Amino acid sequence: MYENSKTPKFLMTTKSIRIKDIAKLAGVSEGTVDRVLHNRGNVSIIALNKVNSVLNEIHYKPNLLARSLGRARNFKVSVLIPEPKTDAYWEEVNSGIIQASAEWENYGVTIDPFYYVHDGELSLELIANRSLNAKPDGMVIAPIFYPQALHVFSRLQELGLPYVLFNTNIPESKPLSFIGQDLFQSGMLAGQLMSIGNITREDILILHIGESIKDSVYLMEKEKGFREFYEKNVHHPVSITSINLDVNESLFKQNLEDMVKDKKITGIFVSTSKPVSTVAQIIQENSRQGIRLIGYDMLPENKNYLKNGWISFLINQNPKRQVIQGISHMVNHLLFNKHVPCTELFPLEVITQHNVDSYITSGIH
Amino acid sequence: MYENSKTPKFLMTTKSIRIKDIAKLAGVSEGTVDRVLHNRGNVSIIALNKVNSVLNEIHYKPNLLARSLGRARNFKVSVLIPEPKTDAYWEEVNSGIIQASAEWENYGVTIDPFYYVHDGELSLELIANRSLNAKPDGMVIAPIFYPQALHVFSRLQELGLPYVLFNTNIPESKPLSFIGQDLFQSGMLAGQLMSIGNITREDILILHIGESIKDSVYLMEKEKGFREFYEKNVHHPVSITSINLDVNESLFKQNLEDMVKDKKITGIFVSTSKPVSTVAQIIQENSRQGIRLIGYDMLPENKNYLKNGWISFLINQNPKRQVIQGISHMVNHLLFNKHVPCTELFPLEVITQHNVDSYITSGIH
DNA sequence: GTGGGAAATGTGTGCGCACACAGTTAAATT
DNA sequence: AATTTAACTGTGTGCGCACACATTTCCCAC
Repeated sequence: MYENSKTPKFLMTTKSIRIKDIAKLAGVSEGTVDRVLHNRGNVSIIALNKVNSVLNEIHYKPNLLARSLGRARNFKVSVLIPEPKTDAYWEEVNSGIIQASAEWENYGVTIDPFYYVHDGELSLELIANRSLNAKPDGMVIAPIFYPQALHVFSRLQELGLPYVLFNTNIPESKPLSFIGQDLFQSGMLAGQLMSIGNITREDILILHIGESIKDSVYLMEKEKGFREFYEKNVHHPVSITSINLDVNESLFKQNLEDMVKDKKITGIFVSTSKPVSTVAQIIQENSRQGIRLIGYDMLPENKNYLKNGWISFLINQNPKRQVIQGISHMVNHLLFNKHVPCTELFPLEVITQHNVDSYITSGIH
Repeated sequence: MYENSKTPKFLMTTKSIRIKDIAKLAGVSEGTVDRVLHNRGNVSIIALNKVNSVLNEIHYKPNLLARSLGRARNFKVSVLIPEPKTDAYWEEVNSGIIQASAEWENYGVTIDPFYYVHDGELSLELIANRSLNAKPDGMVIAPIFYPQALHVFSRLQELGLPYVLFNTNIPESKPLSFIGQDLFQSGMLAGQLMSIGNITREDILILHIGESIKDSVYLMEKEKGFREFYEKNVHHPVSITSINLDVNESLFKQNLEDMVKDKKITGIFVSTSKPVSTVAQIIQENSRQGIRLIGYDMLPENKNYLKNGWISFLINQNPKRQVIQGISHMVNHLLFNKHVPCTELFPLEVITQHNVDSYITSGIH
């Protein structure tokens, strides 16, 4: 059936059906098989039926290495994130971008990062426009400010450009894929961790701390989850008070300290990452060991207070892994036409004093 | 300097230096560059110096896709694990093997699983010999029974065959790499989780449950960590009692029930995965809500008791990810001569009622 | 100086796929 | 009927690397 001079290599791995084999079985050329596989047109009904009937009998799985090597075309992906210089959280995301870049390099994919801030020349909208000038084939975005993000999505929709969101989901958007955490559930988890071993009255603060906090609607989901946990699961008396704090206000630290000093407070849940260490510092300065502090992410400063016991738990959002996965979904869509999940929710990782080092030193995070 | 007819493709991605470019810069043929890169010999000192001086100036990074496609040789990796049919933990590992198989297929790597039990014809030694008949280029092993494993390592050492260990480290072994958890630290973590919110006397059992438990020396590390935590961090009175239980003994369940019924017991730490649900069942049947139960791994039955609150925490050893990573290290060593870490310790993942689903549904675990 | 063998070097082919272009055939237009 | 055009098919080349084999050069023995 085949040439006798040598056992063809594909017979050594019985699974590896090639385009050449399909062409022979269908009685057409390799070019025709390629045209069918990629819907390139210019294929007669007769040839199309021949090839399809072979494809229906045989599990053909393209060699993705060869496909990438043979492809004439390169792809560009733009990644839009908040400015990493001022926030260790986004710095972590940036290192994920660099890692993904190296990973996809040999596949002919270029990944370009763009950084935005809340307002002005470096706002999300202007940065998005600038990134479009580079003619990307797709975009990966962490949209943390709600109203600005909407304009960007409209534009991308008009252009028919695929985009992936991570970190923050915007319900009105139509991304190829969203990668993040179930925020409501992370609030439930925080509630559970707060309540462990507590059998008498609790007085708890939920602090939403940041800049332009009113645009950050996703924080309310965490609070809802937290309150839901207590409502459903806890029978002793509980008082939960939520407060918005703007880091740019002159009295920010003073207000924070007044709250920490309140002798009634048994727990504080901070819904973001960066300010957790500020809260922990004030707790430490005021020797408030009785306060159980829960926040998000293993930023360097958070980690230190965790190891010293001033922070009880951090819920890891794994931002680095999120952007790596987001880029991976976009690339798999562009290069291989792979189906990617509409939504991918990450594990809610509980970080505490005696497991934090295992996360820091681990190679898979 | 180069042909004028078309911009050569490599100039479009300025980082992609090829063997062809090195050959031109060094004034030798591509075959000679290949011989230098791979230390094949038959290269004169003059040519060697020419190539090396170019390599010292230029960051050459081989295209690993092209390398795999061009390589005539295929590799085989054998994976040795305990029989998965009787333990959901190893069943999870097996699904990791299948996933890794698909992942490395296009790179010309075949991955063969072999299953062993404690004694007899399917013992680790006999299975290891059988796997050697298939002439693997490397092995990935989960060695859970200490004495048998030593014989296998000696044999592999004689043969000069590289091997990777996962799940259990054996100090006398010389693996290419070990992937697992810091067992002592996982015991510390269990201790921390057990103590949260407890301010009065605790009476805690540490249960080592399994078959041939005396060969499973690694369980003692977990106990040591647990005890260390309590000694260093807890000031109220604590009694910790450790007990070995053999699942094959006729009085196993009766003994277990007697312990659970003891009204003093406030917590139970189970050092393995499978029996945690048995303990939880007995706790439930005896309505012992006051007992905080901590064990390992999100096996299906453990997960159910966790969601119902009868298990408080599970520490995830992530066995599936371990074997995937172990295979990845072996393959990277064999195919690309990459340096792989001597030891890779995984994060100590805390699984509890309100984050277990996020792990189950997540795509990255 | 000549011949033979070993070392060294260069060249061609293959891996599986993508895709441009040459060649063929049928249909449409003049 | 002759010519042109569009649809269709097959073939050749390239991607970057591995590596077998052909060719050249060098060295040593006679």
